[in-house]
Amino acid sequence: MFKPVIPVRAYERVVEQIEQAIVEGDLQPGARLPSERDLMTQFGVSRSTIREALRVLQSNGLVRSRPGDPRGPEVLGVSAVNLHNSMNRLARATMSLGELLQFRMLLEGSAYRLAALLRSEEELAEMEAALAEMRAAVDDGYSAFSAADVTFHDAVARATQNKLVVVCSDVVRGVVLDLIADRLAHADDQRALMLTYLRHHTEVLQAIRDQDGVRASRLARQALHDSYASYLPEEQRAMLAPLLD
Amino acid sequence: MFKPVIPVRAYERVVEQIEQAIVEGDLQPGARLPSERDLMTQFGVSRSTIREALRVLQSNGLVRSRPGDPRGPEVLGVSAVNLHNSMNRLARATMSLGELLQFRMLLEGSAYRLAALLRSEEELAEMEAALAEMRAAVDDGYSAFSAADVTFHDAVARATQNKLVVVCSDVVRGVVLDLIADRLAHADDQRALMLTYLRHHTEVLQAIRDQDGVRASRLARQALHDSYASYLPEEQRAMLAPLLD
DNA sequence: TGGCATTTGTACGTATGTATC
DNA sequence: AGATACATACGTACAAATGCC
Repeated sequence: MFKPVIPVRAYERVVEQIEQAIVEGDLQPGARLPSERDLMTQFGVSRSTIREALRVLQSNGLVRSRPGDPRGPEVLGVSAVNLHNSMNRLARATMSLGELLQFRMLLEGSAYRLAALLRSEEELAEMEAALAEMRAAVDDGYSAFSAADVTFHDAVARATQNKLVVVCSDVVRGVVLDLIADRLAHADDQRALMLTYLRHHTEVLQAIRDQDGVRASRLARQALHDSYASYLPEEQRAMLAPLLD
Repeated sequence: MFKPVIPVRAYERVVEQIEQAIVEGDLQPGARLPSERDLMTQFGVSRSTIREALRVLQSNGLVRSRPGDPRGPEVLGVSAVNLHNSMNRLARATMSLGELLQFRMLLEGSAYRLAALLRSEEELAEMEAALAEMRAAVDDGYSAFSAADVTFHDAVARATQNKLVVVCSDVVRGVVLDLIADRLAHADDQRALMLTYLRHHTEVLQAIRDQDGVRASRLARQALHDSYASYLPEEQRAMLAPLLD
């Protein structure tokens, strides 16, 4: 019959109103909010309340305020930074390596399929460049190699033209690499590892070049499985098998 | 040689430290933070600074503080609510229906494959129950039908045992349904629509029953495409085709 | 049960460094 | 270069709410 009453703080209502104005498009990116002093008169609350609201909006990437700027806080618009942060946090704090790898295989499997068929020539060139960089970095050690690897995967994700694919791929790849970073650092033969990765990437890029989505997807999933399954505890390996052909 | 200096606010360093303690597990859910006054002495900053930090943490779902609680702010731990919120915001504010459908086909295509092979008998029973509910709700109107539909999809997502699959599916499905809600409400023959959905769900559930992941995946993607592609502007339909067999 | 101590929510004032015109 | 307006940060104060005895 009756619903529990949740007290709504003053700063929350300030956040609500400003956030809505930004999401609805009434406040375009680049626009300026009134100064904190103006906001306190407009909302009829104290400066602290306004500041708490602005901090929340800022942590969500919606606005940015700099000291001394007479034009007031800047509207940044809706960005992916907060999504990135919260997904990162959830992944690191609550997900097993198996769960993450499963999601990465699921995501990249389809992303590579899409990328193979939707890519432009410019995007293909970016991937080629990243692969060349990887090849060149084999002798420069693993960290340089890994940076080029990230560039490659990012180019593929961006070729899908799908914002959620880009963000999810980026986050999940980052967390997975972090979780096994120490084991990679102590690998017996880093060079052999890099050469294996290089072969995988070369094959999948050929499939993307050929616009063969099904092959690109299969290669991507298989490569992920082959590269990382050995780092998994025995009982988590079964989660990955259903995603292989 | 030198990198640009980004000013780090006092409250950000407070957020960093507390957030890290929560994500690393040093602060378990249910634990209590020191009172604001204690925090200001421990961090050596003013109370406003502490409060701004707490607001940010609270908006990220990591802590909750209630007025008058002598035990101090409560640690909630890392949950998916913030991920849910930020993904929702990004999807609604910046993504086209085509982009969302593309992601949904990508995600559910693999999710159904996983669910078919990893589901337990209990999870299968949940899906059966949800489908029965849908069947019964055909005569109760679209909103009741849709609620049962959500239950079905959620049961499938949870059967994957993958937190990111659950959250992403939930968000994307919600936004897609919202975007076409008005067009569904004015559909000429809602009953025929519901019967079509019902047939799709019956087929895909049979595939899950048979543990035929490939078939479940293909049926799920095809059903999404058949159900929603007509709501897309012409130029966005090409984005979906690469995800069909 | 009621009262007390403590905590949070909010408001206001002030000093300081900074960006813009 | 100076004036102005701004955000940052600190401190104090008081009301409302909570938990505990």
